[in-house]
Amino acid sequence: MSHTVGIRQAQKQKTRQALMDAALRLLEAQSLSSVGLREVTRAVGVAPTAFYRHFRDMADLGVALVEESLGALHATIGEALAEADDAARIDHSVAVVAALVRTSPAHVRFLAREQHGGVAPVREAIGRQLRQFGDEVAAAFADEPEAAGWSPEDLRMLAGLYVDHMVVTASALLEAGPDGEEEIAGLARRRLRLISLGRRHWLD
Amino acid sequence: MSHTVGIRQAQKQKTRQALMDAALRLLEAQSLSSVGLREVTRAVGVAPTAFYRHFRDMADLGVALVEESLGALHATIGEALAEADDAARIDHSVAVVAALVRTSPAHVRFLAREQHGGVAPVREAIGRQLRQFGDEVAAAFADEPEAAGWSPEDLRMLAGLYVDHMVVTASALLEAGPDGEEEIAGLARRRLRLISLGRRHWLD
DNA sequence: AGTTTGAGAGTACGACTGTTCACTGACTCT
DNA sequence: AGAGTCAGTGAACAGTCGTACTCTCAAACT
Repeated sequence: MSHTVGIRQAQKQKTRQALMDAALRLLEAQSLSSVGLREVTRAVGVAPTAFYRHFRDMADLGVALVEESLGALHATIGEALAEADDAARIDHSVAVVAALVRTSPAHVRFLAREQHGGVAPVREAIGRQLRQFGDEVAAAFADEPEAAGWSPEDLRMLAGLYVDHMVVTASALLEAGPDGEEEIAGLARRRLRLISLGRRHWLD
Repeated sequence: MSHTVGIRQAQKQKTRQALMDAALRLLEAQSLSSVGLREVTRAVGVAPTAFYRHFRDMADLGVALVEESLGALHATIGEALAEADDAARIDHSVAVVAALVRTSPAHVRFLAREQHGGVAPVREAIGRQLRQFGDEVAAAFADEPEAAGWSPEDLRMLAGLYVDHMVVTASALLEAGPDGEEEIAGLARRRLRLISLGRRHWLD
């Protein structure tokens, strides 16, 4: 039954991706709620009505963009968190974020912009993903010897602090551009080190 | 020469404020780049062309909203930072932010939404204000005995961490609504305490 | 081979947008 | 008292927008 991918389905996937790519490019200068369906199809070179074959509306496309942007990141973050000592984990985490901003700045800009943007379903999709990141970080922390004596709530508090800080760092890297990357990354590492210091003395 | 306020100018100020208020209300459900000039004037009950007597375009109105939202906050924050011991300062700061969110949630929502929004002048206006808050916090820290041995860069790093955390807290309070206020506030206090702990051991 | 399916094209619709221009008429200054 | 200013009006402009239709024709099925 393993029928070939299907020329038909492959073509459909291709234009669907083209719509998402075009939207992402338009979203560098505007926010989702002001990008029109027609604008996107025009950029792709497709009739406006073709849009409906792939997405219900622009909000639907936005949610798909969220999955594309953050879906693949869980594994990468997991790697960074598996790092043995604290210093290495900080360096690795910041490097992951910096690499993400470097290789796909448009995705990061989209996320920063729509995290509190005007389109509720997209906002919720991003919030869900970030909360999941928080849970993963908390789980990673819980497996460490330093976590002994910590309440689950405090672990979640710490994990949230890490995640929020990473989001702030990502958008700061974006604003600074490639030239300012090392400065922002250095700042982020110092902040994480300070937080890590606070963690070590939490139970005093 | 102290001529009366001027019925004329007073009336103008009044409709200008009405435009800003109407825009703010519309901005609870959309983002600035998708709110139209006509939409705002319609909400006020004024001809579309009257808008131009007060603002060049919606971006201009947005910048005015930023000043209105954050301009008056500097004094209030200064008070909180003048608090003697660390615990009191944390409590006071969080209380200030919580009060801001409680009394003018629409302003806070606007700021959170447009901080990374699609309208450049507004984004820059917010960034400028937040950077100024960072400078003020850093200056307050520098006056304390605990700041001995700290480099100016590290002080600014710490101040930025405080400010960024406050912004995150404000938008979390907004999302949670009045019922979740105490939970979020408690979380924010614990995070600030952890950061404060890191600060104390920074020079080890 | 013949039938069905479905991605995309094309047209048309009413509603809405920002901006222009000439205008009115109440307030302000001399 | 008379002239000037200027906040707000109202009509008209050329666009854009989302969506509802019908239609085509190549791929996928039987």
